[in-house]
Amino acid sequence: MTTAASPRRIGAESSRTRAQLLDAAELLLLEEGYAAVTSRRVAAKAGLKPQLVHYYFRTMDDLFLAVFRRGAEHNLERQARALASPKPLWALWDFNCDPRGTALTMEFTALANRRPTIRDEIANYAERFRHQQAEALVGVFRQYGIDTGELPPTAVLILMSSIPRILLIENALGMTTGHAETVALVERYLTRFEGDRPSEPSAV
Amino acid sequence: MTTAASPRRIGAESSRTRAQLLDAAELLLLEEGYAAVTSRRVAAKAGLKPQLVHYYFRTMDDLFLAVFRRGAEHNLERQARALASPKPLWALWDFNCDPRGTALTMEFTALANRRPTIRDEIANYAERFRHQQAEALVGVFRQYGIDTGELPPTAVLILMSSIPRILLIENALGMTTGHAETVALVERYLTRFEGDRPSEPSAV
DNA sequence: GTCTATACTTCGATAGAC
DNA sequence: GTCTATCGAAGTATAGAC
Repeated sequence: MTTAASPRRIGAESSRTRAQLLDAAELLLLEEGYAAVTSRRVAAKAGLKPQLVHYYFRTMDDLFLAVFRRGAEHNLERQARALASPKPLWALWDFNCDPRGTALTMEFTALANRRPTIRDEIANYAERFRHQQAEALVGVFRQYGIDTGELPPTAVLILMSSIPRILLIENALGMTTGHAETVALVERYLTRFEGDRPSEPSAV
Repeated sequence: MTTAASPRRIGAESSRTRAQLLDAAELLLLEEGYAAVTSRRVAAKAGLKPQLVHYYFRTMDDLFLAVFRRGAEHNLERQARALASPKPLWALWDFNCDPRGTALTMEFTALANRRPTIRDEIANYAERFRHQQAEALVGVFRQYGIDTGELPPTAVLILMSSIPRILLIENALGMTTGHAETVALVERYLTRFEGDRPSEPSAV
C-alpha cells in the first residue's frame, strides 16, 4: 500500500530494522519537527545506514505515512476506550492533554499541509477521529441533559482539543500566563457534569 | 543588530531590494511553511540572485528575525488599537481571527522551537503581547462587572487565541465540523457583554 | 537483509570582480 | 549594490555486490 508501484525491492513489514526506523523517525518528529526527519538523520538515530530507509520505505513520504498509520490505529482505539469510560468528558480531556499525542498530531497536521501525498490520508483520518468523538458526545450530552442548542457537543470537542494544543505550544516557549486558570475553568465544567476527576486518570 | 559581529559587508536596511526579499520570505512562510524559506527560493520569488539574501541578511536566521520584527511592531500597534476600541472583546476576537496573522504566528512559533537563535526573541515578544492583552482585559472585565474568579481574563485570552488557530488548521485540512457552532458560541458571549459586533469590523 | 558506491539536487555561505 | 564563481555539507534516491 505504498505511494506508487515500483520495480524496486521493499523490505518486509515484519522486520525488526523497519520498526527501529519507525521509532527513530517518530522520535525525531517529536523532538525536532518534521523538517528534521531526513533519511540520514533517521538512520543515524537508529544506528543504521541511510540507504536502509529507502529499502524499507522507498520515499520519505512512505516513511511518514508508516509512522502515522502505526500511531493512528492505536489512537482511535484509545479514544474509543476513553469515550466508553464512566466519565467520558474527563477521559477525553485527559486524552487530549497528553503532550506526546498532541505534539505528534500537530506535527502531522503541519506536514499534511506541505506534502500533498500525505494530505489526503491525514485529513481523512482526522475526520474519522472527530466523527467518533462527536457521535459519542451527542449521547453523553443527552444523558446529562445538556441543552445542545446552548452548548453544542461539536463546539465542546473543538474547545477540548484546541486548548491543550495552545497550552503545549506556549509551554514550549516558556509561557505560562493564564494556563492554570484556563485548566481550572475547564475542569470546573467537567466537575459540574461528571463530578471529580476519576482517580485512575483513564490509563489508556 | 544582527546575530553576530562579522567582517562581511551587509546591505542597508533602507534598501528597496532588501524589502523585496522580506516580502518574498514572508509570502513563502505563509504559503509553504518555514522549511520552504531557503535563500534560493526566497531570491527566486523576489526575482533576484540567491547571493543577495546573504548580502542583506548574512544568515537565514537573520532573515527570519527581520521578517518577524517587521511584523511584530505593526502587530503590537494593531492590538493596542483593538484593545482601546469601544468594544475591545469584539475587536480582539476579530483581530485573532485574521487568518494571515494567525498563520504567521503559528509558523514563527514552530520556528522558534527549532532555532535557538530565534527562540528568545519570539518568546520575549509573545510574553509582551500577552501581557498587553491581559492588562487591558482586566480593566475591561472590571468595567463590565465580570466575576474574574469565575471567568479569569487570562483564561479568556487563551480561549480567544486558541480557537481561531485550530479552526484555521482544520480548515486547511478541509474540516469544518463544529466550526460554525464554536464561533456562534463565542460570539453569543461577546454579544452578551458588548452587544452586537461593531459594524466596522475593527479596520485595524 | 545489508552493504558500498554513486548520481543528482539543493542547501548555506563566502570571495572577489564589476 | 549586484554579479560570477565556487565550497562543502546534506538531501533523496538508485544500482548492484555480498
